[in-house]
Amino acid sequence: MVFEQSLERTNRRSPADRFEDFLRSRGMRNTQQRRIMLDVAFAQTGVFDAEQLIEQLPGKSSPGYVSRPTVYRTLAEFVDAGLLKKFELDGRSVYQHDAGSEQIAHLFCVECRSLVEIRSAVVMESIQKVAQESNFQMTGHRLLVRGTCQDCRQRRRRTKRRVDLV
Amino acid sequence: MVFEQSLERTNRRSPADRFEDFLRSRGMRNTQQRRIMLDVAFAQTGVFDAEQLIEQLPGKSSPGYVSRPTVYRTLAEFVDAGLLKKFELDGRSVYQHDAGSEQIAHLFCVECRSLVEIRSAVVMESIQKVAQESNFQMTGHRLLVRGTCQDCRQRRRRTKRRVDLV
DNA sequence: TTGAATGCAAAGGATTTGCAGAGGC
DNA sequence: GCCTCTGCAAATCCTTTGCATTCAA
Repeated sequence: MVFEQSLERTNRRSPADRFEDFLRSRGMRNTQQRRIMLDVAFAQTGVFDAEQLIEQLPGKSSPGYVSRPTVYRTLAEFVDAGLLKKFELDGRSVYQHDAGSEQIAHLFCVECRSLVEIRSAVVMESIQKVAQESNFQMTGHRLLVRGTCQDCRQRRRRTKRRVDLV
Repeated sequence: MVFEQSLERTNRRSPADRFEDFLRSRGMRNTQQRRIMLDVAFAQTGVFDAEQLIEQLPGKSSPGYVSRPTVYRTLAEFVDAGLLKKFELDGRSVYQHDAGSEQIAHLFCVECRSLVEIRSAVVMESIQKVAQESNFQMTGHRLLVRGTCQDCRQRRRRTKRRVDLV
């Protein structure tokens, strides 16, 4: 329930509005690059990294080009502004829209490398309980479940069958 | 219970014995560097990274010197052999002794950067349940709880008091 | 106008690779 | 002696930084 509360709290206003507030409050400027980055970052549906964003941004000699350092700098700003949350996967930094919670839980399929967010009150609560038992003041957590997703298991089954027939 | 089972299964024989088997089974050689690495890696108590190991290994001009590439190569072999498990923390790779379980859960203190392993049947079970509900075939998981440990909270309290008196 | 933001080039840190020589078996 | 392993150097990958220029306010 703590989770849903914070979800509502932060999602009332659009990312663009929230980012403008953030910029103003810090005396930072609303540049073309930041606006372009915001559009592309919030067109993402799931988890993404800097490289994926760059691929979707205008090329080096196109009008809306954003350089690599600026991409990284701006992603950090989005995180500071509470628009994105950042975490590590496979040794690189990945991002996803911040729904207002420090809780991050994913199912990671080792075959198709898909990453699906999960939200389970039971898991959250059990984690909070363990932290409490260790006298640990928890500010957030990150859970990554590795395995094989349903699609890949089914695909594998199909493939096997096909192979068996040959 | 799955957890305790696998713990017993793999801990019967010493790391050295298990690694020798691993090497033999692959036609690999039991070199001085591998033996030295094994000693140092298994003298570690908690989580460690390549750099920490290198600091504890003989220096560049000493007898038992192991080069950086060999350290990384050998760590990967330990992981393959099931002696160590590897995961990411703070953007770099860290290792710990593999107790035979794919389950990894830690409390990470953001102040003193300590990492304490936790083992909670309740958490494990709730995670397994969520995976099942998503039709996800789980092979392992990694849970990182961020926050402040008891020591750091107490230290902070003490520090504050002191400051207040001044 | 003026200081913040950008792009460039280059640095940085962690890890990996190609290759010639060293060393298990 | 053969073939694996090692150390060296250099490359790679991702990310950050210094600095001159550009541009938002």
